[in-house]
Amino acid sequence: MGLTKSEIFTEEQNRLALLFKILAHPARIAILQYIIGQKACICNDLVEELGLAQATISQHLKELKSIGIIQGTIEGKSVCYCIDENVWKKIQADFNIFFNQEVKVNKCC
Amino acid sequence: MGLTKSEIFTEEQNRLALLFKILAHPARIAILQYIIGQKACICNDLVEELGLAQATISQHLKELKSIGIIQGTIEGKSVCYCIDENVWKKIQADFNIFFNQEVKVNKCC
DNA sequence: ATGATTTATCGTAATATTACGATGTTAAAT
DNA sequence: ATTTAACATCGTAATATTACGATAAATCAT
Repeated sequence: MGLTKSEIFTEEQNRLALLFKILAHPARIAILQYIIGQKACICNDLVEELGLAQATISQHLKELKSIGIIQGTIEGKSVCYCIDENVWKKIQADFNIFFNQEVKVNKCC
Repeated sequence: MGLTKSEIFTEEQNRLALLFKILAHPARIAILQYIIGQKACICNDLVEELGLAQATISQHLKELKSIGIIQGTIEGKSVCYCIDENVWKKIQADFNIFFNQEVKVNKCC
């Protein structure tokens, strides 16, 4: 028990759920908003900005990178993170495809 | 440790993360798609359709209800579930507001 | 070379999630 | 009044997530 039964769902359902899961944490939302707001690729500032430990921020960045929504570029001794515009748009498009499935017919309620 | 530090984030960030979290499970995606696909408010069928235990489905339905995206109406001895059109649209709008923040300027990457 | 800075990774404690059997609860059917 | 059907809830085992200190790795400054 306790293990999500991915094998009984479609690839699409698993993929969409995974995208939602990566975004399902306020720190990761905050990280994305901060990167966007700075119009630049900040990195260590996030630790000071958010008040979470460096290890924690690094872990969140790793998860965001795992779906490609951000990219990290090494610049000297620091790493510059930025949004991957294409992935960002693709995720938005996928969410909208899901939400546009909606039909206006309800047999009850 | 292990507890999300909600107090250090904005209400908006916490709310958005919560919405993503509720949708971050393939069973809940599948439930929503099934309800939409049937253009009706099914209930116990989900147990047979998805192959998860009745208690498990009931728990997922409870979570979906918690953000109002579905509604349950008692009809005799069964409960008919359907999408709440307004909440559905509101969530889609909130996601799009988030995704439309994107700026095209990247100082690195 | 040494020390400082920045980030990643490891290990782990605290907490949350997922799944399900067992057990209630309610309403229709007999 | 029983029985049956459909759900919800409780309790709990298995697993996942979150957070952080400690430590490693890489690079810059001295």
